[in-house]
Amino acid sequence: MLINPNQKRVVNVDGVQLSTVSVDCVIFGLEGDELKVLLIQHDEGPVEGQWALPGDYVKFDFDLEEMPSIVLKQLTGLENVFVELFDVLGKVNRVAHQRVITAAYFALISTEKYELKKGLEARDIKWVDIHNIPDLIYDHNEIIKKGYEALKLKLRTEPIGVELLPKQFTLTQFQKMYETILDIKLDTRNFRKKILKEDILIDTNQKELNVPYRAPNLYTFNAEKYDTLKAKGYFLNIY
Amino acid sequence: MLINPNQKRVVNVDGVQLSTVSVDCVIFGLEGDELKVLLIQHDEGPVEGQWALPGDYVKFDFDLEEMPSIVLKQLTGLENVFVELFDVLGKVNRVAHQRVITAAYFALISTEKYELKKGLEARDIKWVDIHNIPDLIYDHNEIIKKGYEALKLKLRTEPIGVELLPKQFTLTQFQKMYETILDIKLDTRNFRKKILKEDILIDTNQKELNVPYRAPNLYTFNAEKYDTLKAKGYFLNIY
DNA sequence: TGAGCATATTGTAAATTTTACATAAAGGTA
DNA sequence: TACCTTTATGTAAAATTTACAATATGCTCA
Repeated sequence: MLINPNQKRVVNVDGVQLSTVSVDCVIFGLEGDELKVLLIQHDEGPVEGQWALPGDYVKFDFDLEEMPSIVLKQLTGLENVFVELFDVLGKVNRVAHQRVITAAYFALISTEKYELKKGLEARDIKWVDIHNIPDLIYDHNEIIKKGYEALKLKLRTEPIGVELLPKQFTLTQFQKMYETILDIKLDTRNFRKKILKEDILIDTNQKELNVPYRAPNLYTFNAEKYDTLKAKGYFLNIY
Repeated sequence: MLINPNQKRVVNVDGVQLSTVSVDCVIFGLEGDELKVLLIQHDEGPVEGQWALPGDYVKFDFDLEEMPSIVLKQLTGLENVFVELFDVLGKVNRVAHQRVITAAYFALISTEKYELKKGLEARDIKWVDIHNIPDLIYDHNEIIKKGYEALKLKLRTEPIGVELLPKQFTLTQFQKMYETILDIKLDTRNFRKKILKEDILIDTNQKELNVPYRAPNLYTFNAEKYDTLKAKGYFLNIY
């Protein structure tokens, strides 16, 4: 390994200048009727004690594209999580003392069981309401803001919100998920009419158990049906 | 400058591994009723004679975000061109003999006057129909495909197609732009009804000159009006 | 066991939007 | 002035969206 005190001046064999590349993950989850983001607290180094987005540097032998999944696995133990790129940030001085280009991904994790693990380099880890994010290191507040905008935009063109729900969910949960993320109120009758006509939900004919009132029906997402619709150029617009 | 024969093993002062980072630009233009992409032919090196997307390596002292505009300026002399990130590709072996992570942007340039300059490292430069792209280096065919999909998707949610037209354009040009990009036929009466009701075009009350038939009206895009609409969460859907 | 409570579920009429479809107007050319 | 090419425009039917509130269900508790 070559250690270079001045990373900014390193070039490769072709004279091409090199950069540090990282990934940052805006991990969304639903808790009750709040949309939350997962944050970690750095344990050492120049940003010790400060809160930040989970992320990692891109290693030689890993595809950039697999890095977000690795980060997710480390933090939650979850695999096959929905992850999508939404931005790349590469201003020269976005990170102090180092030039770091970062790929920003958002991830949606469902309200099912997982165990938060802070990892070796973090002192703490927690969920924070999207509307109440503390001051984070570097441009991470800006990244979250863009990630939230990307999520809202995407939610209006694709029903990716199901990724935030358990495998089986009620129509009430489904509606509240849209209301929470988009910060709007929807008419229940019209919402259900529209969603059921879209035919992307499957009625499991099962009812939620152990509720102290009328037991709601459970649905699952019809991914195959949705994929064929999508292939024909389809949008689910909910306002 | 430090020259490293094995770029893959270079790390910075923190022990973080470094990567070569580039930008690639899918530059779209309209020619008649064809959607075209700008390609360059490499002049030397291991890919001599092969066709590729225009691009560049990210230099130490340049923001990643300004690189596409620099590439555009060099090739066409144009400034203030519409540019948008649509992907980042970072598979370990996507480029032979080197690990290169690339940010993929698409750009829309209008059918007004510009002069193509191939630049120092290119042997040739040309416009190629989107439906007839030759074999390109690395994963550039895949990048173009994704860029085209990103353009079509974006065109259905924002009227960015005006970036491909001259400042003043006719409704016929406007309609044909949608038809060309989306590869569909639209009903003229319904299309005009919808567009004019959206109120995002301004009638200049001028007519196109020197046409050997009924002179069409010229319109401009109402960017301010559109921005206020957009701020309220607005989509222009054309099918 | 039945009254009360909390949430789930459902319909309809009016307004709006979308769709399908064809002819007349304008302006230059021969 | 007749002709050619393209521009410009209306209407009725169908489909979708919107606004709006009462009933059904299943549990709890007296």
